[in-house]
Parts: sequence; structure tokens; C-alpha cells
Amino acid sequence: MRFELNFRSGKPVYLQVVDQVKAAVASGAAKPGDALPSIRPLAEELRVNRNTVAKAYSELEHQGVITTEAGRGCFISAADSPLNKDARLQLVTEEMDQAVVQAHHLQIDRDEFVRLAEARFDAFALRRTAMR
Amino acid sequence: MRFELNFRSGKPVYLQVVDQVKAAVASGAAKPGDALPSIRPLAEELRVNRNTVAKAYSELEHQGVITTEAGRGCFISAADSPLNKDARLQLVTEEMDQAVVQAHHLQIDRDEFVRLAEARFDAFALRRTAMR
Amino acid sequence: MRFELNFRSGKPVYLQVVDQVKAAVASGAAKPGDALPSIRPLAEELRVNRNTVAKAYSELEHQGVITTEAGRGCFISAADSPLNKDARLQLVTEEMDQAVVQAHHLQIDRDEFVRLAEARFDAFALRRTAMR
Amino acid sequence: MRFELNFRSGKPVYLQVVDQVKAAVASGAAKPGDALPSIRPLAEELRVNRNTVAKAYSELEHQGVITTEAGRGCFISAADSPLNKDARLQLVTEEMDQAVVQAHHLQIDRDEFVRLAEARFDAFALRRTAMR
DNA sequence: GTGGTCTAGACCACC
DNA sequence: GTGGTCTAGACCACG
Repeated sequence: MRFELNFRSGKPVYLQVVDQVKAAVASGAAKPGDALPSIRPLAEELRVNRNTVAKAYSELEHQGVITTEAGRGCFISAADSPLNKDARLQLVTEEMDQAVVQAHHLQIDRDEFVRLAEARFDAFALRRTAMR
Repeated sequence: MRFELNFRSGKPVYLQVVDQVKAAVASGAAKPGDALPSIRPLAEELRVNRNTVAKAYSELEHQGVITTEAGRGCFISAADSPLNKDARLQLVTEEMDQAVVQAHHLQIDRDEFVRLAEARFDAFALRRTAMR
Repeated sequence: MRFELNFRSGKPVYLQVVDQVKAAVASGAAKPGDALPSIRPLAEELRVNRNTVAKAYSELEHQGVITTEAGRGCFISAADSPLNKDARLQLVTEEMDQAVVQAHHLQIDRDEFVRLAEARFDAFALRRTAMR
Repeated sequence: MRFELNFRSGKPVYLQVVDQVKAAVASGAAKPGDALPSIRPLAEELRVNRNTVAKAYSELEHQGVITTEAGRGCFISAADSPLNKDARLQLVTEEMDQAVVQAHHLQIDRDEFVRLAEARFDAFALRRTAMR
């Protein structure tokens, strides 16, 4: 599982982690029983404080998304069925709408906007394969 | 103009107001010249402090979305960002990246993502012309 | 960095701080990368509320003069305004007009005024190179 | 006596009037015994509230710069000797420095800055002759 | 320790 | 009535 953090978005980092784990579960990419990265290495990789990762995991446990087993690690709990395609598209649509709104205020036209969508998607895909 | 606040999302309240005003403008629900709700009554309606609404409006003014006239009120301004092209693209890229991250975690593929970008851009453009 | 506040000038305190930081940068006394005083100690030293200093720093960040890193501090940023040329000229024009008004009321003629513009611009440029 | 107001400077309007009257006295352009415009017409001309002009005049009276004679009007009091040239240049220099600082942050070069000084001085001079 | 958000309530400038 | 500035003091996110 890979996390993408944006330190400038104003959204608390621990919530970004929470939301990304929940998204992975919702899509079926993370399945019940899968292990999450342990706190210390993940904190180092993300360059955030251990407390921040711990808070995210604690919140996830509180929401019933994961269970922590002392000394062993954190695991995805037996969870709700993953969301169907429409529901997942709906969640991405909410993010996309934010980008559309920003584009309107900054006078970015349709061509540029679509080119940007392609370019950024490809840039992320490339980074992922490169890290394998 | 109707606002929907979520006090438990972790997203700052003033930013929720900012985003909702920007969305209203981008969707054509608010047009240049329209008056925004006055700070004090809106704060009461939303059950937040006056300063919180003031901070949202101040941020909107910094972003060039509204203009405030002391003693008169706040108004939607004619869209015309004073930022240069690079800065504008950079800001839209940041929003787009959030959608890309969400798409990856929810296993939305490239084709669907680009189709979504086109569809949402067109949806907003259509609503704006319909409101005219 | 030393600040001189005048509480009876009618000029908002936070704007006095903003202008003095900008002046320090323009004169070379503060260089890109330099840390600004932390908000709390500075507020104490200036005998103003913490929020007032925070507002000044927030304004400076909006203007691109500094960058703030939550939990670390505030730093002078590399000068590179994201505004387009028209907007930049417009802002300088507003400052220049205040000098012109003052000059007219104090009966400074055109030649003296232009010589003053050259002399002060050069004085700042010289100080910046000397501080390097 | 002509006033130039800047509603966007953040400086209270009444203080702008106060400072401009004091500048005219300091330069010798306004002499003891000279009448100031009466409150109501001036407020109309400047498009500000009568209270704002009244407050400026009250402040000037408090500072001993003018005297008001009920039913007759406001007059420059017997005043300090007007400032000499150097002192007046010093006052304009303070304003000019603000413009230089702004120019530095907005990457306006020397040529543009000097051209701007000439252009704005001429623009004001032109407006004044046109209104005669 | 750093900066960020929010509240409660004061006073000011302006219409 | 409008928005703007400032204070005092709380809690949060982060290192």
C-alpha cells in the first residue's frame, strides 16, 4: 500500500492516511487480513512524526476498519463488502469537481484541463512502476 | 446561497465555506455582482463565530473570487485571476493530484478517469450557460 | 529583525509588521531562507496578541514573501511573485500614487520627484548587493 | 485645496485627509488664515460620509492645525513655520521607499520604476490643470 | 517548541 | 446596518 500526502492542502495528514486506507478497502485493493505497514517504517518513509501515523491507525481502529494486534501489527478487519464501481466513481467525482471548480476560477480551458488529467494520471502511474 | 458544514470532517470550517462559494460561482449559481450573505447573519445561521466567516471571506478576496466593500458588503467579482499562467496551472494541478490519488486507491483506470474529467468539466460549463 | 510599532498612527499593527518585513527583504537585511521570529515570542516582545502577528505572517504568505511550515517556522521565500505583469504594475502604481500625492502637497516638483525615485531605487539595490 | 483619497490602502480615510492638510501646511501651500472647504460639499466631492470629514477636521483642530469658527467655517491656524525643502523631501522619501520595496517584491526593474514615477506624476499634474 | 483554527467579545470606520 | 482590527484564551496538528 502506497500513500500520497499533500502537506499543503490544509487537510490534516493523519486524515489523509485514514481516507486513503478506507479508499483502498472500499475498492477491494486491500482485503480483510492484509497487513498494514508498521508505524515506524511508514512514518520514516512518509517523513512524518510517528505520532501522526499512530493517530491515523488509532482512528482507523476506532472506525472498525483495522484491528491492531499488540506485537504483531495492524490488519484490515473483516470488513463490509467493497463498494461497487458506481459508488467508487462517485467518490472520485467529488474530488474531480474540486479540480473543475479551481480550473474555472483560474481560467483553465477544457483542452488544458483534460490534458492535465491525462498528464497527472500518467505521472502517478509512472512513479508507481518505477518504485517497484 | 446554502451552506452545508461538516464539523467532524477535520476540514477547517472556513475552508468549507470558501470551497462552497467557489463551487457556487463555478456552477453558475452565483454570478459576478451578486451579494454574498453578510458576515454576521451568516455566522449566526451556520452557528459559527463571526471571525470564522470573516476569515473565509478574506481568503476568497485574496483568491480574487469576491470583492469586499467596507460598510456595504461582499460581492462576487468578475472572474479574472491576477496570477500568471504557471501559477494557475500549478494550483489546478494540486487539485487534480488529489483526484488522481483517490482514483488510484479506488482502482479507477486511466480511460475512466479521463472520461470523468471531460464529463465533469462539461457538466459545470453546461450549468453555467443554463443559468445565464 | 527589529520592529517599530506605532499604535497611534491609525495604521493597523499587522500591516506595520507586513511592511517592515517586506522592507527588510527589499533592503537585503533579510535573505531568502532566513527564519522569521516565531509568532509567540514576537507577539510578546511587541506586546500585541499572538493572532495579530499570525495575521501579519499570513498576509506575507499570501503575498509570496514568506513560506510557513507548520510545526517548523516561517521563512523568507525566494522572491518570485506569481502575479502577472499587469497586476504587479498595478500594485506598484498604487504605492507610487501615494508618493505623488505627498509630493504635490509638499510642493516637490517633477525633476526632484524623478530624481528621488532613481536615488531611492539605487539606494536599496546598493544595500542589497552590499549585504550579499 | 485638493484631496486624493485611496480607499484601498487600508489607511483610514479621515487620516488621509488629516495628513494631506498637514502636508499642505508644512509645505507652505496652505497659509494661516486660509479657509478649508466646508464639510458638506467636501464630503460630497470626496464621496465619503460627512462624519468622516468632520472627524478629520476635529482631529486637525485637536492637533492645533486648524480652528473652527461656528457658523463661519474652518481656517488654518497661526502655525509653525513651514518645513524647509530637506524636511519635505524627507517626508516624500518615506513614501517613495514604500514604492521601492513593493517594486522589489514584484520584480519591477529600475527602468520601469522610473518610467512609472514620471507617468504617475504627469497624470496627477494633468488632472489638476484639467479641473481648473 | 512550531503554526493553525476557533470562540467570545471589544472597539473602529463607514453607510 | 456593513466589514475590519484586536484581544484573550481554548484546542489541534506536527516535530
